[in-house]
Amino acid sequence: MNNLPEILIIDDEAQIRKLLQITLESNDYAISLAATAKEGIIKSANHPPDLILLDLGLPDQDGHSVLKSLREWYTNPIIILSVLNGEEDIIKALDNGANDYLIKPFRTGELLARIRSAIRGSINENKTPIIINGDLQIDLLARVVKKNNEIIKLTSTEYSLLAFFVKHEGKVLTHQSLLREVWGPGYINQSQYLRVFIAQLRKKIEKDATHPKYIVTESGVGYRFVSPE
Amino acid sequence: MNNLPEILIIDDEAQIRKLLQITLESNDYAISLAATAKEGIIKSANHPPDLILLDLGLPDQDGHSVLKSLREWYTNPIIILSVLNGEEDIIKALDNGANDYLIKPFRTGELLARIRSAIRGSINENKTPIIINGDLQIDLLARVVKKNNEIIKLTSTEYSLLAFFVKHEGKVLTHQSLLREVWGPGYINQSQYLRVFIAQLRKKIEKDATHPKYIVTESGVGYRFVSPE
DNA sequence: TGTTTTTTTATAAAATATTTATATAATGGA
DNA sequence: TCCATTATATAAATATTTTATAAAAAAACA
Repeated sequence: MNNLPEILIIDDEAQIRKLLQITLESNDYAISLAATAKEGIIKSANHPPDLILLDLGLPDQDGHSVLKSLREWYTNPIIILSVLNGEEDIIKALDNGANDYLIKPFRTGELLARIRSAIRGSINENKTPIIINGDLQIDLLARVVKKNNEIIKLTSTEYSLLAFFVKHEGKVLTHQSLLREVWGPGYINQSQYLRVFIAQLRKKIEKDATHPKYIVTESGVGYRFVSPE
Repeated sequence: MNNLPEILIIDDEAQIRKLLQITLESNDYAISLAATAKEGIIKSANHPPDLILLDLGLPDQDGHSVLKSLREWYTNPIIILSVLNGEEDIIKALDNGANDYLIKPFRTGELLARIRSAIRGSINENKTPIIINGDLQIDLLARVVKKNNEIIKLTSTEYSLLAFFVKHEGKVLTHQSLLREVWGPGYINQSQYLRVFIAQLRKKIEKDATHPKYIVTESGVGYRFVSPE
């Protein structure tokens, strides 16, 4: 039984993979490797690592979209390694849920320090990506929501909103944080979007949308998602 | 009454301070400023911000030691801004508890994105400071108050008031300081607001509002929140 | 193209804050 | 102690803010 922190490296360049593997293993990390986006997503789903090193320039899929789909359920740190040094890419990656962004070629010592920093901050809460909540069932990995075992159809925005609620069950989420997370940092003043989508979500998931049990309004502040019992 | 994330900028260059202040304020952050290490430590202790931007090259004290002493008690993110681009400094800062390290001159958009990323992570961290006080239970992180394990519904102002009381349990809080903290500096003469809201709070949290155990009146001065035992 | 989804607009309803009125309690001096 | 004064408590009326919802317009999608 070893309990070394596990790091998944998703990078298509064999040389880089090898270099990272050797460096990280000699610094007491357990390593798994993936050469494509598809492989990376499968491996991270089968056995969620403590941290992911993700190259943005993968052959089979756009790096940003890989990041996004990982972040729908994966909560541990993700550090981007990329040759792209444009501000646009950095901002986009960070806003899509990356914890850090290093430009290739990187300095090994700095990478190690940034890994230590990222892991230090994350509490390894090995949460199962399927959440059951009364008659609601949310599979973050499969991206499927069921009510009384029937699949309910949610639009992409509705799903993001619900997923964010579910990940923070019990906490009051401010309008700002909801808007920032679901729509992006430029939308924190569009409270009306939120009202419209909360109403739509309630219509779909609540028994009685006029007396909501799941999504509770905290007037003047935001909303709270609760497990009713 | 604003709940914008607060950022403390510790930097000795007036130009940089001004630039950061303007940039951050226009991106919906509340800013406080410090020009020296000493001032920065005092300000962060008096009123802990949600994030600290720390320049390593301060005139009165070595940046790394400032970082270390902040980290003895300060748990929110710290981002280093520094002209030093040597790997040694970066590693040292990250290992001393910095969450990120940007080299000056930095790109504004990237800084903003890194700030968002750092704050996002710290909100997720469940270090749940639940305060239990007799039959009252106040979860400052989730923003939820329970009485005998039942959630009690507080309005935004009632909650701010109670949270302020709880954070200063045992101390007499003057009318002025309560009004300033909860309503804002322009309201310090509206003592009647306070009376109305104290009465409402007591109705919600006290067993017998006519003989309050939690919120005690200090006639002519203010109120005091006590732990009954 | 037609269909779905998001954004915008409008408005009713609900929740909350502020103001007013008045009762009650505390304080301090004769 | 009593009384006058000042401070506090609380209900209730009014004003303001916030929220819910439908529906139209625009945009995205396939």
